[in-house]
Amino acid sequence: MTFKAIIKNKQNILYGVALAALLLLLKWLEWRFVIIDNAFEIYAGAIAVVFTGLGIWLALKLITPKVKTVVVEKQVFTGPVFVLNEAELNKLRLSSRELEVLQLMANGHSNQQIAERLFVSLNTIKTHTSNLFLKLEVERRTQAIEKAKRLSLIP
Amino acid sequence: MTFKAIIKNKQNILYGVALAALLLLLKWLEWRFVIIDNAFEIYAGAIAVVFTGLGIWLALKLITPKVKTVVVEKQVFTGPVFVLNEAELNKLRLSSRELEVLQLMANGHSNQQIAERLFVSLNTIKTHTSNLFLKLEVERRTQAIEKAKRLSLIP
DNA sequence: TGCAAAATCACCCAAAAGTATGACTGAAAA
DNA sequence: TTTTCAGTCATACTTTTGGGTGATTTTGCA
Repeated sequence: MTFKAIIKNKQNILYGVALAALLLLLKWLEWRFVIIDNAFEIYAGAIAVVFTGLGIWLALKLITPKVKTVVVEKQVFTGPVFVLNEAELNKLRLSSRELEVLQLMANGHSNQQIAERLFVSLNTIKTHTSNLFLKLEVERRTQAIEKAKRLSLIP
Repeated sequence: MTFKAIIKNKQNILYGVALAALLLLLKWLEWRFVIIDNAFEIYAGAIAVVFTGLGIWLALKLITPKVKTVVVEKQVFTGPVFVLNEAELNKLRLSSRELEVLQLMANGHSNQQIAERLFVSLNTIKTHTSNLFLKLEVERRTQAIEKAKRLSLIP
C-alpha cells in the first residue's frame, strides 16, 4: 500500500481513529463512574445516545452524493473559417482554371478583367465560364456565385 | 434510497462491520477469560454496536439524499446569424425597394425575373439597379453582391 | 510515347445588363 | 405651398454576358 492508497483511505482511517477515540472515552467514563453502581443504566443510555449519534454521523458522512448531471447548451459561433468542399469539387469535375475563374467572378470581376488578370484572351474566359455554368447547372454568373458559395467551393 | 445507498457504501459499511466483528471478538475473548466479572463491558459494547447500527440505519432511512449537481457544457455549433447592418444601410441611403432588388439579385435572379416577381417593369428594375450601383459605388451586379455581403446588407 | 483532359482561342449571334436621360405620381417634409 | 424623394416607367444606345460550334496547343499520366 503506497502513499496514494493511504490518502485514498484517509476517510476510512479517520473513522477508525474516531471510533477508537470513542472507545477510549468509553473506558475513561467506565473508570470514572463504575464506582457508582447504580449509575449503570445512565451509563448504558449515554452509550446508546453517543453511538446512535456516531452511527448517524457516519451514515451522513459516507453517503455518496447522487450525481445530477445538468447539460447546459453553450452556443459557439463557428468562425468564418473557409474549408473548400473538395468532395463536391471532384463530383462536379471542376478544373483548377475553372475554379480560378469562378473565384474572380465572385469577386465582382468582368470577363475582360479576368482575362487580363490571367493573361489570356476574353474568349478563353468565356469558354471557361460557359463550362462552369454547364457543370454548375446554372445560366448566370450570379447564380454560379450563389451556388458555389452554398457548396463551399469559394469563401 | 435505502438499498441503493447501502450498496453504494458497501465498502464503508464493510469497514464498520469488520470493526464491529473485531470488537465482538475482543469482547468474546474478554468474556472467555474474565468471565462474568466483566459482563458489563460486553453489554456496553453490544449497546454501542447496536446503536451505531441504529444510527446508520436511521440516517439512511430518514435523511434526504444529497444531490450533487454537475453542470456539463455542451457546445452547440450554430451558423453565423445574419444581422443587417442598418448603420451602413442608412449611410448609403439605400431605399427599401433597392434593398429588395439587391437581395433578389444576390439570389441569382435576372432583372426580368426580379421585375416579374415585384410586379413592375424591367425598366424599373434597371433604374433600381443603376441607382444601387451608384450608391454602392460599383458598376456590376456581381460587385454589388460582393460589397453588399461584405457590408452585411444581405446574408 | 501516345492519349485524354485541360487550356487556349476564334467567330457569330442573341440575350441580358448597364448607361443616360427624361418624365410622372404620390407621400412626406420644410 | 413648395420642395424633396422614392418609386414607377419609357426610349435609345452601348457593353457585357452567354450559347453554340469548332479548332489548336499543352500537359499529366498510364
